[in-house]
Amino acid sequence: MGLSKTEIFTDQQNEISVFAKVFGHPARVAILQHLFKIDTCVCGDLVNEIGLAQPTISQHLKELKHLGLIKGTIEGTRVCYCIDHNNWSKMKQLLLEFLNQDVAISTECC
Amino acid sequence: MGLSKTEIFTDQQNEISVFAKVFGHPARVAILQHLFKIDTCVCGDLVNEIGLAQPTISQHLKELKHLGLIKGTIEGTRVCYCIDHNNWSKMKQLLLEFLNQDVAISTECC
DNA sequence: TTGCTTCATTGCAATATTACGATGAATATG
DNA sequence: CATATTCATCGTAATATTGCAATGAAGCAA
Repeated sequence: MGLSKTEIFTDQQNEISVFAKVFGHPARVAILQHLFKIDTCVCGDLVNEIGLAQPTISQHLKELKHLGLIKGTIEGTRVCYCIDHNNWSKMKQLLLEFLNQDVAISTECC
Repeated sequence: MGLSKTEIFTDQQNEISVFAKVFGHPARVAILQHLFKIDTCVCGDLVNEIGLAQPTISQHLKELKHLGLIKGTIEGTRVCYCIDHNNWSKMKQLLLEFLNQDVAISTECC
């Protein structure tokens, strides 16, 4: 039905999947990488940087902002976006725990 | 149009998003966590463990297998699944690089 | 005020994802 | 052989995602 049955999973599992899903599109990966690379706010030139139409970029930014990974500040007619370092760290902690599950593994079977 | 424009992004960005997307569903997160927790092959009881119908589980397993994160071995009428540690490590390296972008950041702006 | 720039929102079309019943393939058991 | 078990695949319905043209809102400049 196109609808995930989130109620049968743990909060942690749902949280991991929500963050992972936002990284599940190359445009959002590219936006975040650009924000980190510039190492400061990005004011306006994201549409030229990524090769998608302005409404599309705006929509991706909205999703990133909704999860708290970036924050936008209005500056005249422009909006400046940058990474929310605090929330990025929290998300990173959650995903690192998931990705590092394999360190506890002892046996090999297959 | 529901179709990602992968051609305008780098191979690395597309790869990151492909792996992230597979973690973008709590059922697949739960399956992987269970495989790690059991620390050996899982033969058959995944449908009982996760609360979804058998065809649905089968479909999620197929996606995980397609990306190489798990491997399945036929054992009689059962199929035993386990983590592909080698590919998991490669995937982890790719995502860690992405998640750890923030360590290089010096300035704060917003 | 008029026009320009920048970004958000709306509306829509195309495609993808999720979930499951029904069915099929393969093996084991009696 | 007949039956049961286990898992994959097919088909389908419901919902989500992606992308963009059109439009709206807000500030700036002349």
